[in-house]
Amino acid sequence: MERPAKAFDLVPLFAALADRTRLRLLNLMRDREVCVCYFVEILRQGQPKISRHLAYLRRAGIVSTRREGRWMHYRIEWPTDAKASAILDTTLTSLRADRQMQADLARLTEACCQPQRFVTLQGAPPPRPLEATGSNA
Amino acid sequence: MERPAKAFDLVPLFAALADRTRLRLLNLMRDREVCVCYFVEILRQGQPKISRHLAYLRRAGIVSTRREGRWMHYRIEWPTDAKASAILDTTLTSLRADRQMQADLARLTEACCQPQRFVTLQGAPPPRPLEATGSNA
DNA sequence: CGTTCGTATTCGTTAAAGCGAATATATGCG
DNA sequence: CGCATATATTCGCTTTAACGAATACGAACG
Repeated sequence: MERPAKAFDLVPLFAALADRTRLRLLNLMRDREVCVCYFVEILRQGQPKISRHLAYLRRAGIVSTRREGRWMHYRIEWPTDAKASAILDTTLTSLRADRQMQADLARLTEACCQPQRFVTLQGAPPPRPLEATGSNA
Repeated sequence: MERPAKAFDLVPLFAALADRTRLRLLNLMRDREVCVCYFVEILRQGQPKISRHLAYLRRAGIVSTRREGRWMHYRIEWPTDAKASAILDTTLTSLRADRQMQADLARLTEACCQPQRFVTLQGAPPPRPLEATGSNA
């Protein structure tokens, strides 16, 4: 059996996943890059709270960011470790069966198609689908 | 796509896994039922601490217990949810690459073969291999 | 530069986690 | 039953997480 010299530390990943709000955020990012204002609108939670949870995900290294003027986009950063990546993938797959997660995604889809129906999304850059390359979900 | 009515809550599982000591405990239980005194001896940590972490694993529902007189044995209880089970399985597989986890297992193997070399294991019931049925690791 | 907008961080608070030390509880034995 | 052994839980403390409210910071614009 192969025994690499360095093992990937799964604890920070698990700590990041051990919160429902953060799972909801990841669910929304499964195949899109999403702007913070969309997270706030879709999850219907305060901006500071969303930002804080995104910060935890950043700390765990499983999301990355792209600034576009005033807007900050987030997308999943798949761990380079295969096992960690598999765990994250399985997690997102599991979330498909969750009612609230489904509702969140439906709401996100609606917001993408008709942002005019959401006051806070006027003028905001809509979520951008991730390119097939490197996408796990 | 199938949409079951009830989703499995992964958060408690992740919370349980988000601690290194608990990962070390699960690593020792991957294919055996292990007595608390063996955990204490192998991990070389205080008994109250080991008990407390085992209590967290019990609370998460991923270990079950069997009392044998003064001795209490613990073994992994694989989640009935396939995704949760896969995550736990992947986790244990990942731990195989960890040096400390390897050392722990080696020490456990030694303790099983020569308990007389460990003061606290005299008279204690050795770990019992799990039967092939239902074993994931 | 002042103002506005979007977002990150701080503040004050509460709850939970984690620790070592101490103690309570359960089991066995003479 | 008293004592010994194994284990679970409590205690007191510190640290971390999570929250709502408030504030700081970054980008854009005239």
